[in-house]
Amino acid sequence: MAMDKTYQPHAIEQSWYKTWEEKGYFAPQGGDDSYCIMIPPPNVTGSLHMGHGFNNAVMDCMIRYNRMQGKNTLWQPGTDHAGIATQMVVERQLAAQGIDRKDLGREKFLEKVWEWKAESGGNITNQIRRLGSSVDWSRERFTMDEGLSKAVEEVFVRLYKEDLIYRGKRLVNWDPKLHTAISDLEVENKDKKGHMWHFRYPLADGVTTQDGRNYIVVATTRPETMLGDTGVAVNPEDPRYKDLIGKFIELPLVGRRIPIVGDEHADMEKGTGCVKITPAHDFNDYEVGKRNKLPMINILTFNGEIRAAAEVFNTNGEASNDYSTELPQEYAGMDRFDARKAIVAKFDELGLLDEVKDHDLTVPYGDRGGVVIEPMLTDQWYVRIEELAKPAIEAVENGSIEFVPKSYENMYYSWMRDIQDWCISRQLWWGHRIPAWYDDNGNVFVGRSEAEVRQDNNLGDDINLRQDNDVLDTWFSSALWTFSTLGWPENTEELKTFHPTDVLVTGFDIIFFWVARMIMMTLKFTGEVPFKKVYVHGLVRDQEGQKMSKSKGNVLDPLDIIDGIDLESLVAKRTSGMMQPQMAAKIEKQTRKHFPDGIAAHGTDALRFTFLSLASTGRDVKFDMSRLEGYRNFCNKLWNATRFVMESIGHTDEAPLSADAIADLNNGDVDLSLADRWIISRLQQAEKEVIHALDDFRFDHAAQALYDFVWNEYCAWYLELSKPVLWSDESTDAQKRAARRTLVKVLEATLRLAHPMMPYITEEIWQTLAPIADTTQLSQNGETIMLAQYPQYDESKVDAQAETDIEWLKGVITGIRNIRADLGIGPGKPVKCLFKNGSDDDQRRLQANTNFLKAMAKLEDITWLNAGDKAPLASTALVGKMEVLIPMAGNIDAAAEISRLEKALEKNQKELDRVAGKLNNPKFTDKAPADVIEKEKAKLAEFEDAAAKLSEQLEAIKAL
RNA sequence: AGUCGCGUAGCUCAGUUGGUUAGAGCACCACCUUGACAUGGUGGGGGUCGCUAGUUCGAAUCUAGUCGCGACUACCA
Repeated sequence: MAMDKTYQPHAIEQSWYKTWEEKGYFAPQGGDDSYCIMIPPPNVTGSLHMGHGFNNAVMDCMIRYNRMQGKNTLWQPGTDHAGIATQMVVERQLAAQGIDRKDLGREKFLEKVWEWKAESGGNITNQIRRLGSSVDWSRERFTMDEGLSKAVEEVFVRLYKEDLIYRGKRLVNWDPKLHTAISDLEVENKDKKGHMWHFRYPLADGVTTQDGRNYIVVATTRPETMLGDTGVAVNPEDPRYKDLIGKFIELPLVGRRIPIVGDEHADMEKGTGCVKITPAHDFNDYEVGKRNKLPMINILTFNGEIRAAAEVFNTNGEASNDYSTELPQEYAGMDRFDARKAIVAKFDELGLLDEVKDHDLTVPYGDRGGVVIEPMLTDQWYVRIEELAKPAIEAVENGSIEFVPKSYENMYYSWMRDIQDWCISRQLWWGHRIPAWYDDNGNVFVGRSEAEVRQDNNLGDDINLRQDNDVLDTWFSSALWTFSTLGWPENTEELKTFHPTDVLVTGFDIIFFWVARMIMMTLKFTGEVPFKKVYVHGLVRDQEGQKMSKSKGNVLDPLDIIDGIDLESLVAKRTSGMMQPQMAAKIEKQTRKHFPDGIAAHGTDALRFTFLSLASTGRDVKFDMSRLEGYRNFCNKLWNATRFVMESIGHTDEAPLSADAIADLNNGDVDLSLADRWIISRLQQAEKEVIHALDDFRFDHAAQALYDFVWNEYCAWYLELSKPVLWSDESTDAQKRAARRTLVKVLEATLRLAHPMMPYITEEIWQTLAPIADTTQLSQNGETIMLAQYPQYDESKVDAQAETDIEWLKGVITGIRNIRADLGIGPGKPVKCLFKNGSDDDQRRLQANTNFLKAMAKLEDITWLNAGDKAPLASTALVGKMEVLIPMAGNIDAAAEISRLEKALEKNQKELDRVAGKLNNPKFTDKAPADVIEKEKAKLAEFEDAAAKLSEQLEAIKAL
């Protein structure tokens, strides 16, 4: 291993990944306990964003951690076909060549989609590799694979046979741009400013209202739908209008005669109290229509344009002659929003526009197409969900599935307990085609294949059958992900071994879309939960807290953070292929502001460590470039610590340590120093903390504990403390060997501890270090850190004495450094030092650490003062009760020392007052537990002692 | 409107069952190129823990209210 002065991630990452993959380290390795995570399948034709990066960092950390603990570990990758999104992309590509999907035909179009999948599919898998994710590529799955498609058919057929899937003409959320129904989850409600139009509807047959008007006024936010009105509702209790129930309206523009009905939906307090009813274009009206047996009139095409002729249905959704299909021709073919303007104008012209008010309203948009959703009367397939939801709720209630953090369980319950039937058909071509066939009479047959359908229903070849044109919602197949990918409906070995899986790692935004549906489907078909735990993480946001999205132009490709990207390329990347090209200028400006110098290369480990350190329980993960930089530096720190260790044991690439030298290092006599015992003890603590944090899904704590240990203990103190031993001629061989062995062994264990979080750098270093540390036996073959044993906390190596002694040492050194800084004595200048008022313990510590102290505080001389010994005039630091004195020989600034002492005294006094106040309060001394009172008393004594010593010192100097 | 979450240093975030002198990283200031690392070292400044009440001997932590932000659900004639 050639060791550059700084860590160069790009030099090692890809080759290590290749090695791991080729050697098959990612595949399950056997063992009694299994551990399995299924990757949330990303869109096969998409590309990974920061959210995926985060997600992968967490999953890989858990997988590597469990693998190193010897579990039979499977992390299974895969992608989904993302019906709407993928079809849209391919349609747009074709449109660019002037080709329309419909001209191409279904078969040809699907060929194009498969081609595109083949072309872009490698993108995601490449990204996953670059993130270092140790997924088992041999088991990669795709939702449209043959096996999974079989599972989808099987599930559909079984649900249908149990009457849990049905087909019906109902009002659905229709996307007029994408020409498909979508589920209510795919609807995004946005607040908009709009208007409320008040229309006069003339009463028929000469009827008048109580106050003598020959019309009533209805209010609407969607005037164009009036063409489909089949009634007006008033509240049956409403004194103003109840007499009108049963009377009729002469619908303007259309001349349709429609009834006034009484329905509690009409709120006397709201609007005018009269509500126009358009059952075919409004979810509430649909219900009102059903209750009052009003016909349904569809006036819109699937494009959202006004039809030339309406479609009239009775209340059961059957075609009917209740009304004429005639519509005013002037609106035919007009877009719904243009028609709105035209119709309002017409009402105005006719003197029927009563009033227009500004109105805030929530408008439904399709989350993919981005256009306003239209409630539309269509035939669709539904899953009857209530029966499936019940056991799924219980599984969480009884703890079979646990959400982490727990608070997400409430979110889950609130949705599950008020769940609506799931519209699963989509008017697309790309997806799992619905396994239903129709004969010429419109009878429907469901089965695994046409042949099966014919056989089961005794349908001869003379009977014409055609398959349903629609496909299933992508989430329908995703819902089967955990078990369909393991071979279900066969009862495979994999299924037996790895199902239920252990953890699902996902963002809260798809709890309803995916998590809940997986739980329902998996319980139904396997009788098992899909996973035991759901780790829910926040959404990755940009530095301004905005959700990252292509349309906002603030997305980041994790690879650009790993490899770096220059500003121009980043701008180009963000502004290309946009749905709304007019945003480009804004995005460019924003990008130039946030990344004036582009993005530097940071390496995978730094990126992963950043994600993990941000993985707390919050709902947002604001990605912070400066933290990323900090963790890149952390990698460099680890790298350079290794350089120091290598140098100190005399190992280089050119002249590696000989086998004899290694044997000597590991087996020769050692005389452990206090520092050696201390760092070994601290390592145990670090291991304990990291393991505890990982078991608890607190990746931020795990990262913090590791960072702290490596930087603030191993590097900042232990490495420094090893230098005097290694560099002194007075050290014995056993002492030097002890330091070297400790340097090596602690670093080696730290690498294993860190590996799940930062796989590359740890592997790179471990390869060289493990043979030297003679710890290859901790790995089954010594070939890779990936399969080495995860460190275990060893209580017997905890050394409390060493820990307190080193704390003392650090206190003395810090005290002296403080004096140096405050008095302007440069760190290079040797000083004398005296110890006053020390206890036996202090003396023992001093004797044991003279070398350390002299080296680290740059002391030329140390003197121990016994009681009664005369101390020179000096600057003082307190370590417990002991005073550390740096004599103020000659030119030292007395004023500086006075101000230093006064400041210290003031600070001390504040604390002293606070504690004294507490102890003087009888309420506290009466009620607080004894140990708390003892603690406070001890503090008080300490502060008082310090006050006395500081004032004494102050007086002495002032007396000069 | 309802439910939930959040509000701690300039920024990004920790803070375990109420008892620490409220922490970390980054940024900032001063000093230092000493034989792992300037992607470094040493020292330092910076917080009345959104606000107000309350419970308690004691509240960043518990309760109620309030303000602000966000998410979700519902309604919107």
